[in-house]
Amino acid sequence: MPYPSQVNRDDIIAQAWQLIEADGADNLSLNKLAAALGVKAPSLYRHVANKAALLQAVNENTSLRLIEALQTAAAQTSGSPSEQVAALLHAYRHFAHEHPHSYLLAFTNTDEALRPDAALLEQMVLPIQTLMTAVSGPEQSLAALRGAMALVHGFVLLELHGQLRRGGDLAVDFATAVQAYLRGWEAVP
Amino acid sequence: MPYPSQVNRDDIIAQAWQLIEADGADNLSLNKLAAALGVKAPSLYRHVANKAALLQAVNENTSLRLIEALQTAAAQTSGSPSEQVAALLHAYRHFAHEHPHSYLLAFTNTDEALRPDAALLEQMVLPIQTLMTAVSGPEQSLAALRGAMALVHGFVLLELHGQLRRGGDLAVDFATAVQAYLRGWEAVP
DNA sequence: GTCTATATTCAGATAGAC
DNA sequence: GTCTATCTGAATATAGAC
Repeated sequence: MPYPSQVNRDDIIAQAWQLIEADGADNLSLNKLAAALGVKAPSLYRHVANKAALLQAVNENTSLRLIEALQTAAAQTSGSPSEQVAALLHAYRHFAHEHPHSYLLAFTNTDEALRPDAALLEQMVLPIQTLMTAVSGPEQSLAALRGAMALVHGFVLLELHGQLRRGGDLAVDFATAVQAYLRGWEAVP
Repeated sequence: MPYPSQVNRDDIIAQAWQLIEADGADNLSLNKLAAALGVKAPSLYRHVANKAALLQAVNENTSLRLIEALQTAAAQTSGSPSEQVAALLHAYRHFAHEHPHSYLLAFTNTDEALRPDAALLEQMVLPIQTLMTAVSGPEQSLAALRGAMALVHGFVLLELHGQLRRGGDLAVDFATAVQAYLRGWEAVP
C-alpha cells in the first residue's frame, strides 16, 4: 500500500493540539505535524487552508475544553455564591496548569486571526459571570467579572512565566487572594 | 567617509526598543534593526553577542523604566495605604498601555534567557510590596502582593489581547476591581 | 488524497577583506 | 568597526505527477 495514512481534519487538529501541549506552539511546524501523522506537509493543505486556520481551530478546541471544565466544576460545586466562584476560579487555574501551552496560545495571542470565536468566549465566562453577579450585585457586575478574570488570568500567567519565585504554596496564595477579592465585593458599601 | 554611521551598544538597544514599541518584538529582525541604524546586520555582532542577548538587554531597559515610573508615582502619592497602592497599580497599568509591545516582551516571555535580572524584578515590586503590606498586615503579605500583581498584570493583558470586548470604561472597571480587592484585605477577619 | 520537488522568503550568524 | 559575500537552516506554501 503506497499511501497508508489517510488523515482528516479532526485528526490533524487533535494531533496539533497534542504537539502543542508537549512542545509549545512556537515549536510546531507543519513538517513536524505531518510527520507525526505519518504524512508529508503538503498533504495537510487538502484539509486546512493554512497554518493560521489550523491554530485557530486548535484554539477553539482549547476553549471548548475549558468551557467543559468550568461547567463540570459548576455542576459539582455548592455553598455560598462566593464559595462557588472560588471553586470555578480554581478549576480555571487547574485547567491552565494542565494545558499551559494550549492556554497560552489561545489566550495570550496578539494575532486577531487566531482567536477563538467571540461567542465561545462569552460562553466560557458565563458560569463565572452568573455566580459573580450574585456576589457583587447587578450594578457593577461587569467590573466584578472583569476583576475576577484578571485575577485568575494574571495569577496563572505569572506562574507560567516563572515570575512567582519567592516560594511558598502558590495554590494557597491564590486561594487567599481570591478570597480577599470576593470579600471585598461582599463588603461593598 | 566610507562608513559614516558608528553605532555603540546603547544606540543599538535604544533603537531596538523603539522598533519593538512600534511593531512588536516578533517583527524585529537584525536586518531591520541594522537598517534603522544606518548599518548592516553583521556589524551588530561587534556590540551584541546574539539576538537573545539583545532582547534581554531591551527587557532590562523596560524594567528600569517601569521601576522609575513606579517610584515616581510612589513619591507623588499620598493618602491611606490603600489609596497609595491603588495609585501605584494605576501607574503600572498606565505604563503597560504606553509601552504594550515592550511590556509583553519583558513580562510574558516563556524563554528564560530573555528575562530581566531577578534582582531588578524584586526592585520593581518593592514599592507596591511595602504599601500592600501596610494594607494586608504582615502575616499574609506575600499572598496579598501576589494577588495585587496578578490583578494588574491580568487586567492589562486581557486588555492588550483584546479580550475585554463588552465596552464600558475599562479604566473605571479596573479602579473598581482594585478597590474591591483592597477592601477585602482591609476587612480580613 | 498523497506524493516529490521546488519556489519563495526570511531568519540568525560567520569569514575575511578593507 | 564596518563591509561584502556567504553559509546554514528552517519555514510556509504551491505545482504537478501518480
